Amino acid sequence: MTDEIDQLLLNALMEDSRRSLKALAQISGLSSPSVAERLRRLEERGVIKGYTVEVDPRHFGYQLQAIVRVRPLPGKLHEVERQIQSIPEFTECDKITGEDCFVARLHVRSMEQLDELLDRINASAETNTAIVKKTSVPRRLPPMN
Amino acid sequence: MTDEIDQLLLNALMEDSRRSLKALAQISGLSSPSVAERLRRLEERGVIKGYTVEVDPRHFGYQLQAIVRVRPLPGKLHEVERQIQSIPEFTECDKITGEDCFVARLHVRSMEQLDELLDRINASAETNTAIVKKTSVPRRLPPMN
DNA sequence: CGGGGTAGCCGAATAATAGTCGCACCCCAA
DNA sequence: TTGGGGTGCGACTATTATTCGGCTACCCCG
Repeated sequence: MTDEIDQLLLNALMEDSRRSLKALAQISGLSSPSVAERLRRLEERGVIKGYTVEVDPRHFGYQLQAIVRVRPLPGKLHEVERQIQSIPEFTECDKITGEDCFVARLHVRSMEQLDELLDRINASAETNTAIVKKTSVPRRLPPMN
Repeated sequence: MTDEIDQLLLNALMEDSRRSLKALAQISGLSSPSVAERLRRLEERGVIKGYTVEVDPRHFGYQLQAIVRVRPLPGKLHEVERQIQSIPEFTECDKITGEDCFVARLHVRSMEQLDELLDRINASAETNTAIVKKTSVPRRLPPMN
């Protein structure tokens, strides 16, 4: 289904998704039409969900990054979810099991903005916020064997 | 420094980082040499940190995704951090303020594996684990104006 | 006010890459 | 043995990337 060559390709694209088919062909030992065909199939099957760019938010003034746990007040779950979705400074959010219903990542330019955005949420949820000091593990792929 | 055209380019690449320079040129209204030059500068300045691929872990049998909060035992902070880094099923980890020192994302194939991996960490830390039920906000960029 | 430097853009030409196609090979099942 | 699906290849054509010279707008400072 997904063999070692596909894994080579995925790893190579993880490092740099703008690599040419030719470069991918050299890495994998296939010809470039074959690589094109494999990518097409990986995309078709949904193994590859998309190709994206990694942007450094600090270059846009987002000096602070926070992890926010959100526990909606009774009956406010959907409202809170929509609220989080509608605030673009929340750049990820997962709905999880346990007392907290959501964990989200928030990028802000200042403490004032952090306070302002959390206040909005706090109208319908309790929040628990931790500031990110450092990224210990940058986004990576789990093992694929 | 970073104008509207750069933002157009970044958004276009966020949607699909394998777009050709020609396509980006059409989107931005520039010529393709100009687009190439802008990308080069965005990369050089570190605004663009890289181009990556979005892979669906479920296709590799990772049925479960968990958010793990980790509180190392006294004196074990560095050991725990190294341990997390060395377990490839942890696909992200941030060091944060507060009682929990780390929040990490973990992909596993089964409850057994979840238990096994957490047991390893539990030798030197307390953990608090929540299973991801749904992704409310898929990874996106904060506003860039 | 005007030279000179710089930054950014363009078009055209060349170099490189991507896409298309017909065919070969392998594996397996009839 | 035969035939079909799946995957690969090389060679060709179409498309894209890169390079380069020159243009314009802007700014700094004499």
